[in-house]
Amino acid sequence: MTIQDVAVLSGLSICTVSRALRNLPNVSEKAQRQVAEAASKLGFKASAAASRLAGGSTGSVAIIAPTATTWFFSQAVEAAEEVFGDSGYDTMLISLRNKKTVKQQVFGRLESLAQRVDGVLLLNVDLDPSEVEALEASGLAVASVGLRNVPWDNVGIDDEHAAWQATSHLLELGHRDLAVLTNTEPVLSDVAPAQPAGRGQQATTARFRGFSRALDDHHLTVHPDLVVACAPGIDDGRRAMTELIARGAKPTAVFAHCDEAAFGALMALREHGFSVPKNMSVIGIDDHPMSWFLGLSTVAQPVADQGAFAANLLCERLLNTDTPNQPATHLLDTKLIERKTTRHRR
Amino acid sequence: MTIQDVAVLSGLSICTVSRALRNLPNVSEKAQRQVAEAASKLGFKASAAASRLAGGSTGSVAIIAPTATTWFFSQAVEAAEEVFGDSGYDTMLISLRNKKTVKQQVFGRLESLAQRVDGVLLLNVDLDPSEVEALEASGLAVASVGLRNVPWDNVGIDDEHAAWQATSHLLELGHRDLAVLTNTEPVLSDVAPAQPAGRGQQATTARFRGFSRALDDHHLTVHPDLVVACAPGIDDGRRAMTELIARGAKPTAVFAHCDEAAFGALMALREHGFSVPKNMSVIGIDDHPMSWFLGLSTVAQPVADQGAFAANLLCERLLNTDTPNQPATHLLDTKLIERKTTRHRR
DNA sequence: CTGAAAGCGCTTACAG
DNA sequence: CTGAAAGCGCTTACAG
Repeated sequence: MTIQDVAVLSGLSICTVSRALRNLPNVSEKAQRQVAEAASKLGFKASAAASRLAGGSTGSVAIIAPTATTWFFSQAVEAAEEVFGDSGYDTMLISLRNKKTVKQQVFGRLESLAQRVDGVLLLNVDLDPSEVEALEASGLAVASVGLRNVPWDNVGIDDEHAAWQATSHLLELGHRDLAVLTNTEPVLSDVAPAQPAGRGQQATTARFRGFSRALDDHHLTVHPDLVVACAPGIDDGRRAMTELIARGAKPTAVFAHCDEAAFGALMALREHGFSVPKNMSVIGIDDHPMSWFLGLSTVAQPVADQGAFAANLLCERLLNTDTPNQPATHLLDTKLIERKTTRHRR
Repeated sequence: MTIQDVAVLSGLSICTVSRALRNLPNVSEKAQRQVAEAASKLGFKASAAASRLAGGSTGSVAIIAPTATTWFFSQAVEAAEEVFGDSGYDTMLISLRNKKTVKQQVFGRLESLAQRVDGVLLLNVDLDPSEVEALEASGLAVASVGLRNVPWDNVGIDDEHAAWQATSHLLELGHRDLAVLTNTEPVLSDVAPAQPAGRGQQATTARFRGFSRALDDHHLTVHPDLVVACAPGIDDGRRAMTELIARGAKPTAVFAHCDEAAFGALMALREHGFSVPKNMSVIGIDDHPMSWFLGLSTVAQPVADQGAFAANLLCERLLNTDTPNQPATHLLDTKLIERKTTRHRR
């Protein structure tokens, strides 16, 4: 069954049918009605392939994420996929598998991608300037989660504030010697890097800044011995905490830049005879589902909401490709959740 | 860039190029080489829309999963996506979001799906007979993970054996009073259900059978008071274990049908003053990444491998759509992993 | 407001 | 083994 069948049934040309079906202007109400009736009677749905080939839209969008396996990304992906599905778009999944080569491949062939999807949703994908440019040139509609200073709509959290909330909580409990498990490539000064930083670094910087600002609010300063770099993930959290202990550092509380790092820290502390929260308080950021289970105090960020919000923004863009957009960043609220790993300093 | 560009560069007609690109017969080696060279030089990739419209393939496949958010699925999805990507297919993600309505929508419009993808990879999607039939009729290539008795290639684990391994481990440690957290809709007899069961039930049945067979090997029988239904997930594991304790049941060990249920059980036990493994042993199935962290003994199943294997099977089908297939089920090995939650009975 | 015509980039018979 | 031609089902200028 083709558009021709609808044309015959409605007594109009396929051209008018095509217009009516897409709610384009210049179709009389009567024609509109006839077409709608005929189409629904036939259960007609335009061939995505033909539409696409003739210059219309592909009806699909791509989600690009550094990996699809972590809690954060799977959560955001599912939420976005739901929004896209409800808006009639198919969603194509592209996982960069944490590999630079894969990323280069994808961004090196953006025209090819643009041929297969109408838009792209970027989830925490570190972009260098040339990639931003390529994306702009591709003609693809773009929206993102967790980026900064990008020329399209973006959704995220206020990383600095989240870190500030976590740290302030520790300080309010009377802790004064705070250790921090900061993301790799720790930033010990506020001096702007020479090169514009990718998002990962920006979040790292922001979270560290939040930590340091909270200390500052209490007239305290960051002690270098209590700062340790730590990749996201349990393994490295454990390693980092172990290193901190080996240094002979004596904090009474530790702020981990993400929950998984905090899990690892918890493990290391247990292995070295510390009792949490009795003689060590621990807090993270995320509210990973396991955090509830482990009683980890943390600052929650709405992951699914970020994905859904950004997806909606992208859909809006897709509907109004002609009207120019004033790109904006939307920051969603984070929230302190006190559980069992933080306690008053004795 | 179109096939025309490749034709010009290689000095051949678009028709020959088209054939060469798809590795069809009747292309000289020389032509084959020239085309391959020109195509890679240009980074050419055929327009999915045009291919599709002209009667060829869409160049994409769909992964359908009950949800995309759990560890199991995100792991399998990423592994499959990698295989598809390497084989030149785009992967479309369809999450059923654990909703029947979404499932009905997807399976009710299979022709529409068939218009947009060449094949489908099913991940633990419970299918009723009419859906299996619809899939067969759609002309889509199909492969699956975790199904049974389906007319296409399938990859999974031997659920009965996995449960047997876990239970036998407990028995070898001297435990005699074993509780089981079996998946919902517990099966207390081996009588075959009147209706052909969906996959979920089949795995449930198989795991319960493995549990019961292990007991049988030791001349023990299942005690109804020690059987409790438990949905996958931490929350329900906790609820189920709490219920077991409330019953006054006195097992010395518990086998949970999956690791997340075991996590919940661990939590409930802790809340009720039990000490694991001192006065209670716990084991699960999966080897969830958190299991290592929590020291949970378990039976590991290779999740990414299952996804990748099934994806490869699907790609093979896609390459040989004309040759009939002898559908087979491939069972991957599971492995007992002893950690800290299981110990000799005192 | 409506329709005839060209064309999107491929694949598929059909000749050669 | 190779190529010219038709056609897949739509959309997009362009007339009317």
